[in-house]
Amino acid sequence: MTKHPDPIQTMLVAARRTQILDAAITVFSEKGFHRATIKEIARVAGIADGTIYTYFASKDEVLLAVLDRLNETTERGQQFVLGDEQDLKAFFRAYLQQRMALLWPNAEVFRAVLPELLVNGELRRQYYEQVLAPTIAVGEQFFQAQNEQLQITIPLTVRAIAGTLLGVLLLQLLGDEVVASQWEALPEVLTALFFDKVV
Amino acid sequence: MTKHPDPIQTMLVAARRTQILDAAITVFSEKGFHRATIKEIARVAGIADGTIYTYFASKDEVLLAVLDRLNETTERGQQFVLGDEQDLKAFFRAYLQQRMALLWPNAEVFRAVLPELLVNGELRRQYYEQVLAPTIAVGEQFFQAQNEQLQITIPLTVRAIAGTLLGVLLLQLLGDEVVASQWEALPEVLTALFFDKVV
Amino acid sequence: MTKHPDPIQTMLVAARRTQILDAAITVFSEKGFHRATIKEIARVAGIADGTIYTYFASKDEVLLAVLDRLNETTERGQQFVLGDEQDLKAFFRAYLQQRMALLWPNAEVFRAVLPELLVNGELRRQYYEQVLAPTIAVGEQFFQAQNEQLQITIPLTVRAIAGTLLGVLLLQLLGDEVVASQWEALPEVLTALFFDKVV
Amino acid sequence: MTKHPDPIQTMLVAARRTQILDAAITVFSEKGFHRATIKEIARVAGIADGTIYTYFASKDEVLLAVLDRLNETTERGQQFVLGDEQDLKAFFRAYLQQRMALLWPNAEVFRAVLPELLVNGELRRQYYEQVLAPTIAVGEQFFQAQNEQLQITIPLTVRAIAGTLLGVLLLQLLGDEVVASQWEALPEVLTALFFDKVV
DNA sequence: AATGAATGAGAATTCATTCAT
DNA sequence: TATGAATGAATTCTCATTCAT
Repeated sequence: MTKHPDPIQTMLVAARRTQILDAAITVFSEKGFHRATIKEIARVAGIADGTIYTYFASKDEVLLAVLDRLNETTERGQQFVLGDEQDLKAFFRAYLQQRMALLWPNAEVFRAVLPELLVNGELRRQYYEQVLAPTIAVGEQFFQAQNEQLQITIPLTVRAIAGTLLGVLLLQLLGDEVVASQWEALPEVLTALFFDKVV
Repeated sequence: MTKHPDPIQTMLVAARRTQILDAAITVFSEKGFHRATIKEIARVAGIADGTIYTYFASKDEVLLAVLDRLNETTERGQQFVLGDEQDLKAFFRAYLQQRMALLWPNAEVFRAVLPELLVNGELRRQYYEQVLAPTIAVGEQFFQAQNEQLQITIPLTVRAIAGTLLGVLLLQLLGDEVVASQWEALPEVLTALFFDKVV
Repeated sequence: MTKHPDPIQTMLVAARRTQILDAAITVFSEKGFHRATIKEIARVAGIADGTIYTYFASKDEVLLAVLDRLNETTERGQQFVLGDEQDLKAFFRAYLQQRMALLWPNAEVFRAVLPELLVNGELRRQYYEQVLAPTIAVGEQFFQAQNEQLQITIPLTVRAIAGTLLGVLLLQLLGDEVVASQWEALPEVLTALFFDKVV
Repeated sequence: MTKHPDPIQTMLVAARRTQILDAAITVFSEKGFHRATIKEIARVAGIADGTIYTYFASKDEVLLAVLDRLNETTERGQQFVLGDEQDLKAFFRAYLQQRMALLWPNAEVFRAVLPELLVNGELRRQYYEQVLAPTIAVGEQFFQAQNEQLQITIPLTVRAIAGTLLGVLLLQLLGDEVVASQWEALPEVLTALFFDKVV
């Protein structure tokens, strides 16, 4: 009858949820949301089918929780602090490095949710508002501070850059091995691409 | 008993296939491949469920045919010919304009197949080899002709640019309205981003 | 508007029915009644699906017509006439020879209808009355004429002999190669089995 | 998490399988394999459709399990031991009695599988090898021991006798009421038929 | 009469979810 | 809480039958 939040209980619940979400991400990214079955997620998590329903109301809720994890990671990444980089180029490179380092370990989570994201309006709205919009806003503020003139193109420019990050991740997910093998060189290349002349 | 290809017959078959594929793209983009049912595709196409199986062996084959349509469109786009643009920048802008004009009407087709692409290895391989790899190869040749020095970064640079195209398309699919409303301005913005200094 | 039976017309119809039934027997015995499709029967017959329905009201009717053919063949066989065999044993051998020679070419027809016969009451009744009962009746009359004493066992004895014929056919259909390869020796062996002492 | 075979669990599983197989045999014999639906088997078994798939991978597997049951019964019958019958005729009568007593309760199982047996190569091979071939082999050994001279006809003679058993069963399945009502008299009649002179 | 595309009822199978133990 | 057997709605696919040409 105790309604007081028992700290040990809370931790156990969190641990179980993590265990289930890890399994879900694995299975979702291998098979996609629909081909993934509760049975297999349970198997990978080492628990019984029914147990998942003690922690999540439905399969959809599991997906939402995976998305939440992606959001949380991104939010943590949002707290980007400028080091003592001297110039804009150096700053940009550092920013890219951090963002892409964040993207890499989340690639499979991304693969797990993207399909549903593209197709499920509610999920898409949630992802856009919680992950993309803030990222883009940060970028817009940044450019606005730097550049007072070309304000009209700033929104598109920021989206182009954000798009590039999404795009190279997508290329990797689609099987491009150059991107996969040289992921760490990308910040440098992108910085050069954006800040130096192409030719 | 005639086995000779009857031209009228061939056209009727092509028309029916088109009718079914149009419906499939609509439903796939709205609901995703798995939530889309043959019943609904048939309803949208205005035919009976079973009729789809006269033209496609399975639901998977319908998806493959949708992907093929994407491929064909891309191939047509591959036959890009330089006008009399004076400099590289102008050429690049023209190239982007053409590519993005191609991407726009295919956005929904892309939304329809991308989810499965991420998750279905065979489909992914086919898409990568037939669509992405040629596009990237064209870009690499182009840069190689222009620039003999920075060869090591060329592959990544080309992928960054290709990724940017994919990325902005993805942003639009994820609900970004700035990209959607200013799609036509993107070639100019991207050209500026890549060829002029950012700031 | 002519209702007069046109003899040429009648022959054409009969020829088409034969063509279809031949195809049906082939496909039924290969795949069984249910796995056989009208499409395949039509293909084997070299006509279009729909055409079958000009000659038969339904797939069931095709099966009934196959059964009819079996019946007709049997009836023809019923008109067994005693040659000038001297003794009972010789007569019996001759009878078996004739019956089994009849059974052999009909084995596939038998394979085609037996499954449905076992399971479809109406079909079974029809087959029993038109084929089995007369055959058994002939046997009973024969034995009655020979043997006045053991009347009680005659019905069972006749059925045992009829059963033996059915049974060896079934063995062959079930893949027994000895029966298949020595089919023609069976009348002799059976006569010996029934008329001589086993050991 | 225990993978040790839990005896209670094992029994429950066996009971459910039996329950499903009993229902399957009933429905198969009534309607034949193809007209029988999983829905109806489930209804007869008093469970939900889906439950069948917890115990059998497919409808085909259900049929195979029915066949297995037939095999097991037959194998048990194979362990025929001679009592103290004095002569061959008495032995043969006892053998027939035992075989036919075995056949009778399995008649419906036989009706359930025979149609598919005739038409499904793999099933047929399995049945022939596991049921018929051993039975025939036993018979051949038996005759060989008795009779050294007429070896050439032994294989056919044994098949004729085996065929007689199959054949009278088939007659019964095809609706013959004399065989059905006097089943128990058959061993005596057959023994007389084979060991005494017909007339 | 012949054709074969179109139809849609019906079947096997899957799997999220429930619930008795 | 954990379990996993049971459930049955939903889905893909098949195919006998129809009918416009």
